[in-house]
Amino acid sequence: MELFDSLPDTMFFVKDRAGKYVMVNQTLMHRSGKKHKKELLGHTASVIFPGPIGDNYTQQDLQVIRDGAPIRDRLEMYHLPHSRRQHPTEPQMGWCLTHKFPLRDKEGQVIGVAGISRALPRPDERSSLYARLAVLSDHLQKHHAEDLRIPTLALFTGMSEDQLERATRQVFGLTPKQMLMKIRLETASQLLGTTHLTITEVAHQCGYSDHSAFTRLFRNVVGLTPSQYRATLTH
DNA sequence: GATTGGAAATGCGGTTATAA
DNA sequence: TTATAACCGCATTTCCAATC
Repeated sequence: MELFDSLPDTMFFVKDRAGKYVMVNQTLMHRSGKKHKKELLGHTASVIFPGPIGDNYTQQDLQVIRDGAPIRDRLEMYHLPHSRRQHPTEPQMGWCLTHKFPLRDKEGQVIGVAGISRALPRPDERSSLYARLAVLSDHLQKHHAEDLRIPTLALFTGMSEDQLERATRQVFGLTPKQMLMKIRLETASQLLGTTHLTITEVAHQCGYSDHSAFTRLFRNVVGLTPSQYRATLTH
């Protein structure tokens, strides 16, 4: 556990069949706003993170336990209320990649779930690919509202689709599609917090022609519906 | 106006095999 | 080791309807 405690950007946990914490690392303890690990043990994420976000975490845990199938590389946005920030300069929102794996006994029965949630790494600026992909990132920022396709983006960078995917994973830790989704949802969260646009209008400005699809995606990634998210910013 | 859900289509990602 | 191609399963998107 000392090993996991030494990872400042990675939350680690083990939960039992009921989705209750049995092991956590320091980073998770801090992110939950608790001072001692034992304050988390024996509780589900719904209890530790009250509200829809915690419910979403618990639903994920129970899904892994029920289906026995891991969750890999799930891009998620997290939102830190003022009370949970360790330092006033700590950003209010951030991104992480979450992995959850079922734990099994000798008979193969699922007895719990283990997971890590890693803060998205800073782009690798030392990579020789960084300059080309920085242009792509800029392009995505400017044109995220358009109907962008991976083959088009590959042509834009002068790479094959496979080269592009390997390159974005190497430099940004994300697939091209995840990069686009991240930029779109960052724009959406900004619009929800700074404008009075309707959800439909926000969806359109972020490149989603169907507001219902936008709402579902937003809830999957952020853990809140757009209107719930807007409410957290105004309270 | 916002959210949820279903059905169908399709684009994308993961995996594997092969070649350079 | 890296690049490419092919295949398959799944997630995403679109369209539509219902409900609040």
